[in-house]
Amino acid sequence: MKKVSIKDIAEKANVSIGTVDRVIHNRGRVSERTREKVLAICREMDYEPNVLAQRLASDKAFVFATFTPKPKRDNSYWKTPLDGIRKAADELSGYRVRVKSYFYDQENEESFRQESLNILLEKPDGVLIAPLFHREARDLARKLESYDIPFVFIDSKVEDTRYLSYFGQDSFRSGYLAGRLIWFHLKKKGEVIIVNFSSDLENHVHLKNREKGLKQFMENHHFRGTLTSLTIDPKEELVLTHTLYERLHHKTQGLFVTSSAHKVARSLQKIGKDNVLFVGYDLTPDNVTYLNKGIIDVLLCQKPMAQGHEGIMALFNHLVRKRKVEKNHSMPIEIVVKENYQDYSDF
Amino acid sequence: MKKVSIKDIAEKANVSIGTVDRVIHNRGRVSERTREKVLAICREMDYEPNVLAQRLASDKAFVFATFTPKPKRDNSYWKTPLDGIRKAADELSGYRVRVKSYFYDQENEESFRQESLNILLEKPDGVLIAPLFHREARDLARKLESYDIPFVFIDSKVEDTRYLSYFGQDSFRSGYLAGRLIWFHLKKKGEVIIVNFSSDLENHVHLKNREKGLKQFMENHHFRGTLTSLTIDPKEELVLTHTLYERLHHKTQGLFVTSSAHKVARSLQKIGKDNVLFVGYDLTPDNVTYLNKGIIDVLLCQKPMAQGHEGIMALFNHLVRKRKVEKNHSMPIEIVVKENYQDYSDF
DNA sequence: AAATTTTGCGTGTACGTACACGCAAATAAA
DNA sequence: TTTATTTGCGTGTACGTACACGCAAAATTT
Repeated sequence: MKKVSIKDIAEKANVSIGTVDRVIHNRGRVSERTREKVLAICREMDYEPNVLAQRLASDKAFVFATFTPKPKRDNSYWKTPLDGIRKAADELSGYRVRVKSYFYDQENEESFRQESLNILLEKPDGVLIAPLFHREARDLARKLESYDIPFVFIDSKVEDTRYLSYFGQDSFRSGYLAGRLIWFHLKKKGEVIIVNFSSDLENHVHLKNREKGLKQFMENHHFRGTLTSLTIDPKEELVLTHTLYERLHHKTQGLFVTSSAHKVARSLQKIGKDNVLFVGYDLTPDNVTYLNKGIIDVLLCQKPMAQGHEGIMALFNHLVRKRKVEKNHSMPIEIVVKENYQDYSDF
Repeated sequence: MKKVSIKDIAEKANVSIGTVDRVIHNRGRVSERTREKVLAICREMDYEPNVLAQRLASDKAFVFATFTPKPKRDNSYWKTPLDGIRKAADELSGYRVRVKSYFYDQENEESFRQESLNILLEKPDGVLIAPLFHREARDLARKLESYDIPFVFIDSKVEDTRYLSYFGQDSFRSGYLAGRLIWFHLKKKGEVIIVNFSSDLENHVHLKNREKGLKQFMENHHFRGTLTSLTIDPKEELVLTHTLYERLHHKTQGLFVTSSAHKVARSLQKIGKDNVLFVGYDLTPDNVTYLNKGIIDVLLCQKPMAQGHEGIMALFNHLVRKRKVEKNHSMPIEIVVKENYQDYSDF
């Protein structure tokens, strides 16, 4: 049951381990005849390199860069992927893998460009990117492609780039799922209100798709009530309260908020909530506060921590273990209610 | 940023690496003076052994045994933890860790005893146990304790044993959570039916606790309708259909089935389901069938795959990496509906 | 005091791989 | 043909650790 080593291969092929090594690494200086023979024996004996010995022998240390929004106090969503990244970094520290984190301001595209340069300067072996600014991210991707540095996306992906792997959400599907949850609560008719908290909905593809998902569900299930969609500027919270006050009435049974649920929850608290199923997104502390208060009923999220963790692991598997990695991973959509949010708060 | 090795320690302490090695492994043959000095320097330089080199140098291969019910066609729940176990085994294969799986028949306590002997014969370095039979599992645990072989429990734990770690469910909490979901659908009054599918409820602690959890929720939320609890022998499916037919009426809005949801679903399909929120447990293929048909609305599960995976990892972290492992882990309760079950089917 | 044991330490080899070096034979250039 | 270059291969050392062995000095026994 022992694993075969290059030594075993060498013996069987009647060559030295050096030769085997050269064959495996394609470093030339081997006759075609020997090459074939060694490769055949490798396959036959089902040789798999010992990653431990590889990493030990190689003096090369791998450096992975991560590029995500800087987590702020008022928006700590981005802390979670970072936790996953750190966990992976810890697991891999024994393999001489170092993870270096770079940040940008998610409201400042210039900061993305600036910091991109620093990443390129570092010449890392692989990069993990949360590409909130798709245009700028595409530029970075192009550079990385030209340097032959593999990169993975988390959260969302920039099409038309040669990314190694993607771990993120499926916005449409999560909206569709939200439909199911609201459906649990809906009487035959009733009303559902969608709130998009955004100044520029067209640019926030995620939000748009979440809404589309919900609408699709309602259509597929022949919803006979009314479906109202509001789009509100994030800066105008007063407007929000006012609008909600106007629109909300006793027939309203579902509230679907595609982002910043806590802000809507705050307004809703003032108005008073009754018999409305409130579905929002992401386990931020702010949101959790209102989940606990019973204003928000459900939060959906797609394993932000795992996105960070798996993203780093994908780089590791590709670069160090030389394994194939799947390209697209839509993360499981998690349904979080007051009674199980603790499960996700630290894991 | 390079890591310190015993060589660095040796140099700084003016001794040979052999001496450092002896100090670290407490193999004696070192003067107290030198010992202290070396230890001080280890702490000072923050020495951490290189696990790769350790595993490479040591000829010892670790063997972990797993002991779970044999997955059958009609109950493949136990395939999932096995998948997690296999995944962990793959990840650790580079570390010379071998995982050997033993099985018992979950309806035959004798098979548990029998196979226990085989495990003890193997003298593994660590054991992972899914202790469906608590009494027999306790016997095994006692033996392992006397041999100083660490063991972890998954799914449920046997109190009063010195287990290394536990990864499992919190039945009460999941029942409580089920209450929340049913609550989404409930009109002020209405009726909720609990079905326990068991011949011996007292012995199935999980099921009992799930029911308790639901009842607690309803009590805490001042439920004013009726709460009916049925306990049905698994063998008597005809009785089941009949009983359901009798009990179910238009006021029934919630159905909570603590195990084998698919059997209840089958009966319910005959009767016809209308306006009832059906909550069951576990993502078995049978259950998923009825989830897709819309008979079952929600399935709860607690990451059975992760339980296997993390269980093995706990053994690894304890025995190989010599890290501290947390003792009790209640796994996140996952809420699975038709729209996200695929996320969990292969992951 | 001599012989024996114990203590305290260094040395050497192994694990499986990477990679630099070196050397003979084959080939090419003079 | 002689010399230079390339090809094809083996050898040796390093990575960081574990562990067996060996040897001098100290401690103990005779």
